Amino acid sequence: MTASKDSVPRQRDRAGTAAALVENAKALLAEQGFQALGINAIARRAGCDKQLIYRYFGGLEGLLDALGEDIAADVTRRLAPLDALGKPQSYAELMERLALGLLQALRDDRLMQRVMAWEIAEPSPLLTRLTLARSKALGMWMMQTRGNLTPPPEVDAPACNAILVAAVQHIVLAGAAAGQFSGLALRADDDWERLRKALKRTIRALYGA
Amino acid sequence: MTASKDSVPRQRDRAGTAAALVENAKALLAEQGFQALGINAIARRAGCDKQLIYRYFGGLEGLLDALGEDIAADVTRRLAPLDALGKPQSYAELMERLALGLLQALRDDRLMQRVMAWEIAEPSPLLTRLTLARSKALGMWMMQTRGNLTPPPEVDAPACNAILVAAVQHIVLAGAAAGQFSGLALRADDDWERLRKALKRTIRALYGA
DNA sequence: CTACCATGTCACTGACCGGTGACAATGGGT
DNA sequence: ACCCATTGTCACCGGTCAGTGACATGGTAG
Repeated sequence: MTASKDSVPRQRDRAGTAAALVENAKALLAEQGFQALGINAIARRAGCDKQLIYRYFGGLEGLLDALGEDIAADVTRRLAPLDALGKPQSYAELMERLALGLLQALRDDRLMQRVMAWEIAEPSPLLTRLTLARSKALGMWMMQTRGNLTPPPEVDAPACNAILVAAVQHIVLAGAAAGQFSGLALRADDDWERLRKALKRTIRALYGA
Repeated sequence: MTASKDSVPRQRDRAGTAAALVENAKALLAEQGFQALGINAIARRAGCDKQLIYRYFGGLEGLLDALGEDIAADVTRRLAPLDALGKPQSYAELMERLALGLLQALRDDRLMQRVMAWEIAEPSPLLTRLTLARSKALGMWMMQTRGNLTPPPEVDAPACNAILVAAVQHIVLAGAAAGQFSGLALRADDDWERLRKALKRTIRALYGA
């Protein structure tokens, strides 16, 4: 019952080995969570000696830094599909896309779920940096996509958006962990559809049709 | 640099020892999180031998069961202050009380934060049971307090409420972990006040004034 | 060919973990 | 006074962890 390895045997290829270590760390995190992310486990999975982690990354911390950059790059890549729909016509539509897009992207991304769970369970400077990078990427996307759309002046949009994003994140995490949240089943697709509808309604109620 | 102990030396007092074990497990969880909740650590903190955990609870699992009941009792106790304000006059007011009350209660309750982080990071039958108990307690409070207030028929209240509760929970957890969320600082009280306002607005927008 | 350095492997340490069996102390019932 | 179950303590086991020093291997520059 050993996890499958992502990397083929390399030979005297430092860059390749280092990349394999990062790759396997990533996979291990996605599959088993941050608890399993130890020096021994990563080296074992990558099929090389843990000594190399110390040599090439200066220890687990260094490897996690590299992993962090890798993940940060994933975030912006994940946001790209949202632009395929063209420019939104209203602030409400903008937020609707963001919220629903985030919901879908997060649901599909076990790795990101693990990272977010990690951030919550065991804060650390590295993790906090990752969170920062994520919300920054979200902010950038907002700025670019928003154009000159503005929310109604009487609402505190950053705060309201934080509520929306937090709800999406928490529900996805709780759903992945327990298959339900607050009495809502979150297994079949139509459970999620109900949620999407509620999200839309909330956004419309906040920002107008 | 050892954690302070909650319990004084006991002598041949099985019930007292067992209670001290539960109590110290609780404190340990609140202070250091679920990662630190091991047989050795609990026994050390309680000032007795780990063997007693096996004898009295059949192992860590059994102790955690007892801990779970303890925590479940806390939940309903935490909900009580919400009733001090008398009956709400509208469904919106009901949900406003629930959301803001939950926000405050969670912010003040490190233990509950730890439990929720645990649930998300490392799902297990016990933890899922705890979650169930919590949402059940919330539901009971709702039923009792609601009276015959009803949400507007066109909104999916359970789904919308799930969004509200999820947002509250996630923001509290993220705030405790990183001191901010989605670009909002969550340190000083006025940061939180902004959030409360946004929550109120969202609820009013959903359920009417 | 040789010497050297980068790469990779191995064996070991010390610490901590959960778990278990044997033993010591206490106090109540007879 | 004695017995004995209950309560509590201790020492030890096997396993895993992070971390380190020594060693094998292979490519390459001289």
